[in-house]
Amino acid sequence: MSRVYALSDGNSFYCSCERVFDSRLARVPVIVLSNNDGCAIARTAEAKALGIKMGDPFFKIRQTCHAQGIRVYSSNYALYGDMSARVNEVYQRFSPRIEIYSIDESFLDLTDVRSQDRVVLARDMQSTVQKWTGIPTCVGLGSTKTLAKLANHIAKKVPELDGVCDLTDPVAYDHWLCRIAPGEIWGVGPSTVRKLEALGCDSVADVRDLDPRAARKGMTVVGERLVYELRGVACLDLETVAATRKGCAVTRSFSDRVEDQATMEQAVAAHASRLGEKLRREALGTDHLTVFFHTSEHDRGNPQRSVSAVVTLPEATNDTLALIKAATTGVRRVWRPGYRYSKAGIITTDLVPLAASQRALIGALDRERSGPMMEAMDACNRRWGRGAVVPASAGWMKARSWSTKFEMRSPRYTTRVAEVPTVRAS
DNA sequence: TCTGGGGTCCTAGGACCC
DNA sequence: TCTGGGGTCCTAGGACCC
Repeated sequence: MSRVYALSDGNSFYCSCERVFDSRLARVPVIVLSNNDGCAIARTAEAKALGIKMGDPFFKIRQTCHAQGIRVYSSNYALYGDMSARVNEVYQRFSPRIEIYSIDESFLDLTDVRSQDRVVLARDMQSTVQKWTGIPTCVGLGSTKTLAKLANHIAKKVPELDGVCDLTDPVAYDHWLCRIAPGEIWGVGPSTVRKLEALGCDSVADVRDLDPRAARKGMTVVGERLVYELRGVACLDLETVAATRKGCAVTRSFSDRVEDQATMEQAVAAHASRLGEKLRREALGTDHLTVFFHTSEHDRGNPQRSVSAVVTLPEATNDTLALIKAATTGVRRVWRPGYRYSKAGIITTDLVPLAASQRALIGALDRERSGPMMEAMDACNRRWGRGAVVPASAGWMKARSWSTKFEMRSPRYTTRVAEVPTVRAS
């Protein structure tokens, strides 16, 4: 039996989260910046209309923002993550089968909803999310995930649809597929667009009508799946249980360039500390990690350098102290002075569930002590905020000349008691 | 002239996503 | 002065094996 999927996503999600807690932001242009206040990563319709593009570096648009009265915010991930969870709680009431695809997008299985009720349900969901969380959404319906995603794109682009597009309706399906460019298909990037153009595809309908074998030949199995998905033959299942992650990375650009080894070690130690937190939250561990750092391509005229070091740990672990030790070892191994480093990070792959990891013959004693200590540290940081308790090797918070900039961050309205909004009635 | 023929595993790199 | 930070999947090709 053929299935029906909905893809619901929050409009300009990060900006909408900011608007929920500040009514003055309604109907004015708002943008949210990436880490380090680097580029624009979320824009309201008003900001888009003023020409702000996705990924625009902030230093280039600062003047425009000021002149046009665009409200600018640093990323507030604590807020967005919490709002995302609230939105998903609402979705749960509309379908028992949900895949949380990203912070602002979820797939819902609506196969059991009668065809004449689907759009009604989608609109009900839209208005319920709006009412209960304050977040505006768009919903796309389709018989495969790729079609639901495409429908969602159409729902966003065509104002007359009022935020809901149903491609399970044969009339709409025929109407829209020949009016949308191939580049809008989920999984089709610039490189694939060029290949599709060479095959004579000007629209999504052309892609759908390709010979699947030809699609496979030019674009691997990914291209073949695309053709089938567009025809309504599902190749991608709903992933209702989040897969165990395979890798984990903590990487950051510095707010100021780093030129001395001690600072680099401190920065990398802080990344290692953060990595430990992330791994412990999912009971995963690693027995090797890659440390890297490099200069900036934008520093023209300065010597460039990009290095990495793989450090092996005696056994799989998520202990912050062990990770810091390994990370600093990596820095020492490849450090060379005389460069203006702009970014550093730690990457792990091949994560293992820690309970299943082999127990090393030595070090068991340390591990028995470190477990409770890490738990205590995590508990303190949950309660008093990240960085409340850090290993001395991760450095003083004050001295972090390398740390990330968030100069325009809004309060963590929903996750910090001290920052909960106050309402006055008079 | 002809120079075996499969397998598996691993890694690097490309492409794409949000 | 100032240009994000995560992820996933796929393939080709080398190393190695019998």
